[in-house]
Amino acid sequence: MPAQPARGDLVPSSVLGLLGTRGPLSRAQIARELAISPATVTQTTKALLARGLVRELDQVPSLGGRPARLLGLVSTGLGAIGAKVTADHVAVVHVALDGSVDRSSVHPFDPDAPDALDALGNLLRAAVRDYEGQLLGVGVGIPGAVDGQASGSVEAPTLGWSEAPVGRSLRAALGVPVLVENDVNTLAVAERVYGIGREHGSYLVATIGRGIGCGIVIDGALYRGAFGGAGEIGHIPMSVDGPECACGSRGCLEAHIGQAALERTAVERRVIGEGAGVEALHAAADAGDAVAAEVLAEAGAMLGRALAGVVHTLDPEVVVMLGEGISAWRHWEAGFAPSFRRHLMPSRRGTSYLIDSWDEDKWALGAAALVLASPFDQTGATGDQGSLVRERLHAATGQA
Amino acid sequence: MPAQPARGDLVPSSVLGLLGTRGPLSRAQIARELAISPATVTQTTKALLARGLVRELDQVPSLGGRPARLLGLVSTGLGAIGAKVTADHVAVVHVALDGSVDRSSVHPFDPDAPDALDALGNLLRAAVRDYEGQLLGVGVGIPGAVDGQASGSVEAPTLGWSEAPVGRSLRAALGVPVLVENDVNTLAVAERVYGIGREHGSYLVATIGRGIGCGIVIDGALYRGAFGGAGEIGHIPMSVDGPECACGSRGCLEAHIGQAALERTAVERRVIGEGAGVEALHAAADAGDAVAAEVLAEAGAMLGRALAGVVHTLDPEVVVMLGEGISAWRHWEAGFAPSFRRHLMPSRRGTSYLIDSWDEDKWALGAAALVLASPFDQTGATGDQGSLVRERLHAATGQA
DNA sequence: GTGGCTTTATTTAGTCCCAAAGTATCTATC
DNA sequence: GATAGATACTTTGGGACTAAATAAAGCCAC
Repeated sequence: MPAQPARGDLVPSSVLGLLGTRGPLSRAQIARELAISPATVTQTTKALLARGLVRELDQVPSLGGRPARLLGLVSTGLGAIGAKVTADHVAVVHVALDGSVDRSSVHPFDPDAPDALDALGNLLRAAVRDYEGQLLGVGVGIPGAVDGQASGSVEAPTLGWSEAPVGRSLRAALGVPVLVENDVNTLAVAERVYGIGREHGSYLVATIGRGIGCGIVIDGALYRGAFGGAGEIGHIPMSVDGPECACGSRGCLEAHIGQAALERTAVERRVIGEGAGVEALHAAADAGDAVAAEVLAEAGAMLGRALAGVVHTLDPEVVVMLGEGISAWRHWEAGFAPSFRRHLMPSRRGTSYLIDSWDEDKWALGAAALVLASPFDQTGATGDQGSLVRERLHAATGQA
Repeated sequence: MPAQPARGDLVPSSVLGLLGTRGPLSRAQIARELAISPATVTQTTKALLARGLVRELDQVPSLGGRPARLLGLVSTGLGAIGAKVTADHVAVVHVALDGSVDRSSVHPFDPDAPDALDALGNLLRAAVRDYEGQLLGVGVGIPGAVDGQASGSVEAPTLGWSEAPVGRSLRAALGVPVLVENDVNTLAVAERVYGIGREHGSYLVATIGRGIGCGIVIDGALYRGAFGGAGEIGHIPMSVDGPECACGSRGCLEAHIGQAALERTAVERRVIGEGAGVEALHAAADAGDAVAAEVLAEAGAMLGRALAGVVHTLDPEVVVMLGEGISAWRHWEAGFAPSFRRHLMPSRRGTSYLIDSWDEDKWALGAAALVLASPFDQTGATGDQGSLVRERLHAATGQA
């Protein structure tokens, strides 16, 4: 009769998950990393060794004491599938435990179609079939609010979805655990497992792209808000009578510096032609167009002002910048850096921000990280689907 | 060898704390309230009954089953002392477990004096002496950032304090557990124990007063931020080149609608005379002065805009308004209500706000609530001082 | 080299809390 | 007034995790 039966046996899963995502570690390292006692690690790893899920590797040169013995996962090939849904396509990747992408694809997608959820299911079924028995689960990133990662019901105006039962539908279609989450939050979770989260417990992940978003991680746990809608910084009001926003409000940050707003401004200032995209704006700025650079710097300045407010509210250790718009960060930064600093109280000016690398797979990779991070979920946010992932981790390891 | 030794025996303390703050409850209610199993409640209460800390009261009319037997705390007279430090005085209250204030006093105080901490200690020592053996601890609310409730080192520009060892100093002077926290956060903790926290797990407490502040409670736990500075919404930038703020930045919310800013605006618009306080402004508005009402309504509108941003960022269940400025809320609300709604995304417009009652003791009462809430602290945020409070709760109960 | 010192891992004894199953005592209904 | 159903509480038997003590195995200094 386990103490936390609903959450499954958490420690063994965390150990497996940790070894999978970080590579071989000593028992002492595991204990420190998971904040559990060395005794528990010994107990747990003993069982895992006996079951053949883990094996003892070489010793490690000692640091003035008994040398550590590294433990490594036995199996190879385990992984998860991540999918990012947008208004016109779905990006799908398969990611190994260590975070490496070993296959990625993009599929056209029409979220407005009446059978959109079925189409999404079919599309993913093909990917799932290829990894039979080696798959921990499927993570899905959605541009919208997800009521609970576990239930996976989605409110996504961008896609025209309201109370869409994404989680339930995909679970039925795929027969594997499915975790659904807001797309920006998936990036925050990915940072938790593979990025800044290894060094910091509390951080923000701000994204620049079609919209402006923010993922909030507090003490290692994703903060979702009461209704799964936390981090909607794109709709922080930045002006009293600003431009109309797609959300129905006015003067939202996103209405000022979202992709559409940037394009509109650039057209007005004759930097790019009518109908040209934000890429043209980036190109012009890169080519030395002063007005183009100015448009981006102004956007950066406003972002800095908005993020200063968020930092005052949340007091994070660090802010990570991400998103497809990050490729033009050089130009944003000219406005961002002074503005961010200037609008922070002096005592908060030490708050650092850093720019993570970006590529097109990152959204889908983040979605996969949802699954790969679920062994560490101590808060129960991943619910029964998280438990299923942990079961699969136990079952699948060691079969190779 | 307890499982959570650093936190002391948590369940017995929570039970005692719950019975103290809520009055008699049945075992089943306790189990539901603390989210622990009925079996554990039986075990725990058995021990507490045996030790004479708790006694069985009358039965309660059944609701279609075996009637519940109420359990009540044996002792009476237990309580905590709360102190609120400001730039010119210290308010001190003694609060019984059930939240009732049974003595309150105000003392002049000069935070700039070189021996300010000693003076504070002396001042509190007198209060502590009167409650020998009946005191769980002392809570102190400070207008500034506290690095850790446990350590109690304070950064408070308003008081001219930097890295002031408030916690350490008072502990030495008083010989009882001392918990130090940002003043707004103490109000949030008080709401947790005696107010909105009984119905909601995640909420914001926004304060209108000398400054503008915000306490954040997430899933029943106070969110302090990485460096204890979360909730500084008074310094959210509301304009690019706004008025200078005391914090050194410009255009902060507080520089627009803090008490000093309101007074300045009111003088400029000739509502009140030079040197008159915000009370005069309130009086004028109450008396029907349209310009005075307008000043307050404009402030309300800006507050609404700022809080809309915070709600987008945090997605709370509800927002509670508090603070000495709340007496004029009628006038603020004229601007606040439409602005708050207007600047929220449609999906967030259901977020409700409510106005709590206010009196002068509330700040100090909040500080006392720090102590009275520490039995429930599951996160370890109250540290060793919290453990000491729990020990005292065990020791002091049942002696009467 | 030999005794400290450090770090790692294991063993032991014990605490905390829980699930499941059983008991108690009431209301509702026929 | 039995029987069913609901709600409250207890008992029992573990499982998970821990602290403390112990063992193991290296480094360092003299």
